[in-house]
Amino acid sequence: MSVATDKGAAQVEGGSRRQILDHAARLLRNGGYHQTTLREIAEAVGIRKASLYYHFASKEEIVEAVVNDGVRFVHEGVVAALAATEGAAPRVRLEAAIRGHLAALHGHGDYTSASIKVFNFGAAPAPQSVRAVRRAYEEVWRGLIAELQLAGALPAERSPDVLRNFLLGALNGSTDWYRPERFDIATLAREFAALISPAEG
Amino acid sequence: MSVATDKGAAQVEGGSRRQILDHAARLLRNGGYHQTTLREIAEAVGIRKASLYYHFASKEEIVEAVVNDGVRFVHEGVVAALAATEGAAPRVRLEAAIRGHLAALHGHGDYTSASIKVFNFGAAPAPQSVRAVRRAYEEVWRGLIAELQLAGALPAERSPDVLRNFLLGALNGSTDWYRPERFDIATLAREFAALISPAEG
DNA sequence: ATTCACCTACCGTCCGGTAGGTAGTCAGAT
DNA sequence: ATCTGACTACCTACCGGACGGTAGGTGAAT
Repeated sequence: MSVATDKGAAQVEGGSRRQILDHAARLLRNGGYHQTTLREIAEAVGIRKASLYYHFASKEEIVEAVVNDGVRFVHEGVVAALAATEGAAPRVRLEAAIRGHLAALHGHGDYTSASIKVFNFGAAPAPQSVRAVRRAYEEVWRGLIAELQLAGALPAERSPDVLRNFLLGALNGSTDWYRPERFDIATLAREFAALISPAEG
Repeated sequence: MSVATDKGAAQVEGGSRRQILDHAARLLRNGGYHQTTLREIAEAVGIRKASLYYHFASKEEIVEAVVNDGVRFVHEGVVAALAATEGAAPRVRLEAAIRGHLAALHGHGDYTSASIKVFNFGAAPAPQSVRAVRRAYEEVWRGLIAELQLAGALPAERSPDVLRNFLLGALNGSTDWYRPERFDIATLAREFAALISPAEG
């Protein structure tokens, strides 16, 4: 997007705030918090670094926006998948939730991957809003797992916490190795669902 | 400072080098590549930053040593666990490998956690030696999974690559949530092993 | 006399953030 | 019809400090 190689008259189109977040997400995705600099972001957008401070108060505020958007994307994807399979067989719902998570993670791209990559913010723990948004998403899985254990579709003897962390760890880990040219998301979701042990008995 | 300057017998492999790596591992574990600085490492060891360059040629060389040691720790732990269960039932061997991985990851601490946290080195891809050491460890799991699929202890219809990545993702993800006061490693390993689907049919 | 293991002092570069200026837009008063 | 003042969305120029890395020196042990 080298719109303007000409200083002075460099006028880029509007929607800057979203544009800043888009580029920040892409850079955070494969750089993390500390490697991604405001200068990089500004250069990608096509403005000067100081201009970022017209739209955001700090680096942390930019990262926070990206990360929260990312988690919300996944959250909404999974909630929609569950709503669409209400009343269906338990294992169908499990696979749908997995597919929803993976689709948001890989299809919807940079925001979601960035939100996984940027676990901890530079210094102290993640901002309050980030923890709240994450916990809200966890709650969806907590509910689903309880439902499936009750329905006998997941081993009821297993700790729900370990089960949830195990599954989300495996799903999120896919950002490190998944390449869409080998499997599509639906296939990957089916593989994953098949690897989770059903109820014992 | 200058804690124990008592000169042991002619010790060529200095204590300092190991000491530097110990502190570097701890800092890398909860900071990653970019947040961890040479000044931090030097201060933790109790020397000046420039003195690090007597032992190592660069920051990257320090990180490389930590990461490779970490992967080797896990590698050896799993190989030992598999050797100790040679001839045992397939699912017993699976649980033993998982326990070996988790034990190295959490028991043996900083090096192994750091090697997971520091996926990508600052700029360009990880050094060749790191990739080689990682691939060597992957090979252990590739072999085990093939063995277990053949023995009917894991679903043979599933892609071995997806299976391996799924499992290692879940195992490594535990560094983000596991707290030893809730479960011990053996219990966690049993939980994990129980969550992996046995063969279908 | 040399080597070892460290030191002080400094380099250029980049970091996040701040100060203050400037064209363009537009509402409303003159 | 024009002037005014607020507002928008950027800009240039700069700050103190931290970064990885280098140059060259020092005292103790060999």
